[in-house]
Amino acid sequence: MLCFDVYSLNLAFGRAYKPLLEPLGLTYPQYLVLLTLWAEDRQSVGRIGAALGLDSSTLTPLLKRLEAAGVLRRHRDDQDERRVLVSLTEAGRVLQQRAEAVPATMAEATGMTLAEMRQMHQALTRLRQALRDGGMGGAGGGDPCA
Amino acid sequence: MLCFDVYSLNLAFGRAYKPLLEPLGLTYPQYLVLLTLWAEDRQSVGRIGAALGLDSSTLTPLLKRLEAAGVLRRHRDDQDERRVLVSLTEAGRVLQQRAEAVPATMAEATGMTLAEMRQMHQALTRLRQALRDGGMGGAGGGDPCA
DNA sequence: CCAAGATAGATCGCGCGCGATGCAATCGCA
DNA sequence: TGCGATTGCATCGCGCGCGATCTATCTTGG
Repeated sequence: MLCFDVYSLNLAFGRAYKPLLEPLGLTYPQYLVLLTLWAEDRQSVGRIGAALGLDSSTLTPLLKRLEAAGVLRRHRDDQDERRVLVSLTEAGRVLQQRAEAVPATMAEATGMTLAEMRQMHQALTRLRQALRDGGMGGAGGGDPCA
Repeated sequence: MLCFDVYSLNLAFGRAYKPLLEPLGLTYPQYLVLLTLWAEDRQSVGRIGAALGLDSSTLTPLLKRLEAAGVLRRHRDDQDERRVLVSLTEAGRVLQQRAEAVPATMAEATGMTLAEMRQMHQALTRLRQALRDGGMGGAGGGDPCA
């Protein structure tokens, strides 16, 4: 039932984030996009999509909403007019300050130790790799999912 | 970054399931609903929602689509006319046969042993409980999520 | 230099996920 | 018994997530 565990846990994370992000006027995917921009400003749409595993068909409307909210700016790359670069505005950087407490608050909500979180992070990452690499990886047991 | 791990892994699961479920004409949430009905037929909308953590506003349209596809039937409960009971049709049970190989195929794709899957199942379930119970549970470490 | 192919985004349609709201049936309590 | 409160489901609007398709730009081979 791993698939359902992940499905349900993802919904639970979304609900846990909502009270923290709603005051900031952000949805959870929008917050993830901003996290990547706070880590590195002025990225192309494709680069953000590669970081989050999302398509331009998902990101373009999301980025337009964030632009309309005033937290970022979209502009064509002069070097390659196909690309669209995304840059934070001053409001976007202010938002970073206001969101500073979010990660620690969520960490608390998990009720896990740092060591547990690290271990789970590795396990989840390995599993994602296995699924992404077309399946059939390792030992493979019985019947985990239904 | 646990939040992102789960988010991204959930998307990865959805993509891994797609080639298995598309031939059956099912989406991943529809498959989850059918799993609960295959386990116990003739459940109310609310009961299915409780099992999956979903609201009637999500389930009602989904169930109507499955009904239109002919795999289940929705009808008022005679005992309590507020309730809507959901029952499998013969086509729904045939679909169960056709989906028989799905769990094992997904198990293989994870590349994990049965023991690993069991352990991760427990860890994910505990984490979901912690989030659902309003946070602040255990030791709580540093900064796992951004 | 120019046409064919590749690449980056944008657009569209559909199916969730969910908060807010509405409505009918049932329950509870005087 | 009657009437307000609760329950169970449906509806609506919005924001993803993604396959399919389109357009504009860049790249490459002749």
